Amino acid sequence: MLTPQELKQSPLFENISYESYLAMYDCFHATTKSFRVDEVIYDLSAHSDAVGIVERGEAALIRIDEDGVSTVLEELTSGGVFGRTLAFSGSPRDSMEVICRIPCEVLFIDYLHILKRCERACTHHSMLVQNMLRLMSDKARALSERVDVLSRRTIRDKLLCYFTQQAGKAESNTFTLTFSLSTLADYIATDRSAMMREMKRLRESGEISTKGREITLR
Amino acid sequence: MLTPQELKQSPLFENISYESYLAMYDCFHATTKSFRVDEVIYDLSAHSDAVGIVERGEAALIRIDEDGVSTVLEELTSGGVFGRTLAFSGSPRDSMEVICRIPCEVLFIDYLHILKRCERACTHHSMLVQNMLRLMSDKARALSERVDVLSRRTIRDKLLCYFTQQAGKAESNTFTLTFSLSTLADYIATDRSAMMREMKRLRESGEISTKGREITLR
DNA sequence: AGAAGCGTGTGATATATGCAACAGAAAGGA
DNA sequence: TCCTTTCTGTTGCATATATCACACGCTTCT
Repeated sequence: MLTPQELKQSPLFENISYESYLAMYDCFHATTKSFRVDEVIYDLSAHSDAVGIVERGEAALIRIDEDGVSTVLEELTSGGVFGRTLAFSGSPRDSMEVICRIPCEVLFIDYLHILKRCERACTHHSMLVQNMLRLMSDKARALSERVDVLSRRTIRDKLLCYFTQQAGKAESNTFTLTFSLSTLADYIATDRSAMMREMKRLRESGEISTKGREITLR
Repeated sequence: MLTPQELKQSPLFENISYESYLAMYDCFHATTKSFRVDEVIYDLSAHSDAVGIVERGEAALIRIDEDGVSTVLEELTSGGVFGRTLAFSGSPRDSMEVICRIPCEVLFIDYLHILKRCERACTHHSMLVQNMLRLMSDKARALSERVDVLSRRTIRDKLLCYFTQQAGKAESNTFTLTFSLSTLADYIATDRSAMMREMKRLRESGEISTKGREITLR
């Protein structure tokens, strides 16, 4: 449960009064939970139709296949949305989990209730749907970004694509990675050492320069 | 402009009366256009903030990089949503376009108008936002699916992942590809001949059997 | 201080993948 | 019908990538 102050920071309940929030909290069977680093926030293989929204902190959607290879499928920051009904597992043999990266506050709601027409038509329901739409649009954009990177055919192109995206966000040719290089290799779905070699080549050919996790595009 | 009959088929205007539809058509600066096969429906590099929704037919979002390599970023069927604000280009050098695959009817609207609070608060605006949310959820799920496939490390795993997804949708171990093998290679972002070789190996090891575009998982 | 764990960096080698080229099958147009 | 185009299937070869192995710095814990 959020305090009136915290409510103002909430991506989902933006522009909604505290009274309405309390009413809707019931209406949507909402619950809020806190998580510590490395805790499992959500297990996609469990039979839950709830949808989670990251209110504070950071999390990541991870897939672990039968060989134990883990892959980052999504990075979730404030406003990040996840849930079984929003994902899709290729193979039922691999497990998918949302893991806490930075201590989290997560809101769980009954998403189907939002998608269905609300009989009671609570005044602020539509505002919430609108907020949810914004979050889903952001999610779709983030996923498009990811597809853009992953659909490049070589490690070199993947890296350049990712770096260009980050430079665009930072509005500068210099930016700092938010995660480790090992995780980056995971993100672009390649072998870490192969990626390191490719980064060395990019450095040697003068296309980038690096200082730890700080990268400059030329 | 849709006829009352067509309106009932519309993914975006579901559950909205014809009168409201006419009013909202104005309100959102909507336009409808028809396209023939291979026509360019939308150029992502153009400075338009309009968002398109496929009402009928099929289209595909294509990226063409500086070397002329084209990649399918998204398959768009009825209810498919696209737009510059929903995509993200890694490199400003490559062009992105939505191309007509099967003769299309496409609705263009002012998306920002939907995301912003509506001052006039037309009665049916909220219904439309809700429909839009459903479309965006579907888009997010389709993109997640794609990321799931693309994040696999080998062609073999990509194929198996994709086939498993399709088998899941068909609710059968046997299913038929909706597009050509060449396009499939494009979809999983690998070389066509390398993919063919891998399919041969999968056949030889008995993991799949194929008859043209009909595939059976074992 | 030492040990353990993680992230970073590099290299040797086997393998997977991309590329170019070709040819028959199938589909569509004149 | 023939002709053209696209899709399918296959191969040899160059290259990119994965795998394994090791070394170093850094942090954390005892």
